[in-house]
This record gives sequence, C-alpha cells and structure tokens, in this order.
Amino acid sequence: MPPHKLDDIDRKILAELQADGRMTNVELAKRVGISAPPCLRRVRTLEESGYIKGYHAVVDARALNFEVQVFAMVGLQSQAEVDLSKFEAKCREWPLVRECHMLNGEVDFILKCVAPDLSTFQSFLTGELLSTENVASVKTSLVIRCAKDEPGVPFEVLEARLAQNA
Amino acid sequence: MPPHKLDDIDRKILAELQADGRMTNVELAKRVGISAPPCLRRVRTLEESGYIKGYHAVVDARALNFEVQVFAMVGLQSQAEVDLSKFEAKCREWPLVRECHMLNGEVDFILKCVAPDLSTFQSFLTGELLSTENVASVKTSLVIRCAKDEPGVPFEVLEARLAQNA
DNA sequence: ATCCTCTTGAAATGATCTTGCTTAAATGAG
DNA sequence: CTCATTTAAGCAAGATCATTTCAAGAGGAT
Repeated sequence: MPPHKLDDIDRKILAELQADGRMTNVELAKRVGISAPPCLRRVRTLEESGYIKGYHAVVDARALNFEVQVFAMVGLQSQAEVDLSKFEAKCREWPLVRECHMLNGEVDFILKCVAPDLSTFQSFLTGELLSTENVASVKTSLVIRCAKDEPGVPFEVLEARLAQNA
Repeated sequence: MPPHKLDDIDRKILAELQADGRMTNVELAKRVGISAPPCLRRVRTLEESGYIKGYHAVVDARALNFEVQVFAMVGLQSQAEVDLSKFEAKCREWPLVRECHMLNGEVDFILKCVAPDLSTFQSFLTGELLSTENVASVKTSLVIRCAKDEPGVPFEVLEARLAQNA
C-alpha cells in the first residue's frame, strides 16, 4: 500500500507529528486546517500506508546512566551477502548497538552504540564485536557532545522543492 | 529538576513510551500496573524533570523522496572552542544535516545527512560544507542499507544492571 | 447534464484525560 | 513502639478527545 499521493495537508500532518508525536487529533486538525474526523482518517491512512512508521518518546539516556555513546566503524573480511546478513543479524541482537548502517567505501558498517560507562563498552567491544567471526577491523570514536539530533525529514526542504516544481 | 529517583514503575513507563509514544494513558497504566491518574502524574513528572525529552512520529524518509542518507566525517583546522561552536551552529542551520556529533580521535565531527538525491547532496557538500571556513577535510560514506535503527535506551540492559546491584 | 466517487464537516456516542479529594502506605522523630 | 509527616495511590466527576455515522458538496467521467 505504498502509493497514495500526498497533498499539502498530508505533508503538514507528517511535519506536525514528526515535531510532536503526542499531539491530540483535535489540535492537529486545527493546525492543518480541517476538522477532526477527516484528520484522524488521514493519520490512519498515513500509518497504514507506511508513511508513519511509529511513534516514540525520546528518553534522556544520560539521565538513565547511559553516559557513553560511541560510533564504531567496522570492516569485514568477506562482503558476500550471506556474511553481511550474518553480521547485521548480530547487530540486531546486541542491545548496546542502537543503529547499524551498511556503507560504501572502505568501511563496511557504522554502528552507533550506547553504554552505561566506558568499561561496559570496552568489554562489549573486545568480548563481542571484535571476537565475532568475519570482523576484520573496528575503529571506535567516543562522542564528546552532540550539537544536533533531529532524526527525520527536513520538511522545509521538501516544501521548497515542491514550490519550485509548481 | 534533574534528580527525582526513579522506581520500577517509572522505568516501565519510560520503556513503554519509548516503544510506543502514542499509547493512551489508560493502556499505559494497565501495562505498568497502576491506575490512570497516578500514571498520568508520573508521566508529567518524567516530562518536566527531563527524562522524557519529547515525542516524535517516525516518518519514512524514502517515501517522501529522500533517497540518500550519508555519513560525513569532518576534520577542522582549529579545534579552539570558539571554532568548534561556530561549526556546530552551522550544522544546526543546515536542514540536510540531521545529526552532528563531536568525536574524539582524528575526526572532529560526524554528521548524518539526508537528501532527496545524490546531486542535491553533492551541491550541499561542495557548496556549503566544504566551503565553510575552518573545514579541513570531509570524508563521506553513502548508506547502502540500514539493518537497525532504534534510537533510545536499551532498557533490558538497564534492568539487568539493577537486578545485579540488588 | 447526470451519475458516480471521494472527501468533508456536523452531530452523537463512547472512551480518555484531568482534577480534586480521600485514604492508605511509607518514612522519621521522639 | 507510637505518632506525626510525607508521599503516592485510588475513586469519582466533569471536561476533553476519539471515533463512528451520515448527509452534503466538489470533481470527473460518461
């Protein structure tokens, strides 16, 4: 159910819910300029057709004593599809690994990891990551601080493109 | 208002809302084992004390024609605090840059970027990023595919640690 | 022009949110 | 150990919101 042309209102809904996922439907309807029932129908449609993949609360990791965030650049020995998939499956099992992206270039994967402290991460690194078969090299970088963290789509850019094509 | 000791119920609430940020309060209350009013009070407290930093809908970037995702490793010439801050401010202004993390090691920053297509990204890269003062080097890697993307805290790990300390 | 389809908005109903109050349990001082 | 204090739970009520139903209007095709 992927196609389903979006109109301006749909995009506004997506932008609003991306900014505040707990907004009530009446508030959302008011902001996008339609009444509540059609607004709710649109939201449901956007959910069912996959434009909205879920809703999440952003929890402060540091407040929960996860002090350490690390990017790990991983190189594998074999890049055969089977081996790539095996490594990805491992990543999905490791709770400390929150993101796993396959890249082009010299590095095969980049992982974003969290841990309560450095020693916890180190034991994961040596005990799990580095001792996984097919892992050739791992280069890690500690996150000192985060200047921006806004996952999602820049709707400003999207609107600009649409205005241009009109 | 950062302190405010969390108990088991609070952690359950955080875990549930991280998994489904749009859950109704009565459903949440049922899951964590208390009635609705105290549950809502706890959620409000968690929000006000900063444990919950916000709620967001996850929008499918690809469905909105953002086909390209790139990690950019940036090195600066000067690492004086003023210059670091200047670069971070730039990143906050660039809509294509969704995340900006300062790292230790040879690379100063890692950026996660999105773009509708490669050419859009390339013009951003050459026209903006590379022509910014103080930027010494940029190495980019295209994301081929994403095997895991679960921002947030691994509550399984948190619970395991607490059980151990008990 | 007429029918068909699709979407909207108003109204109604049921569920949820939210507040104030009461009560019970936990904590500490004497 | 007892009592005062504090903290949080549950209950009940009104307000708000979600969701369904349905009639009406816009747009397209015949």
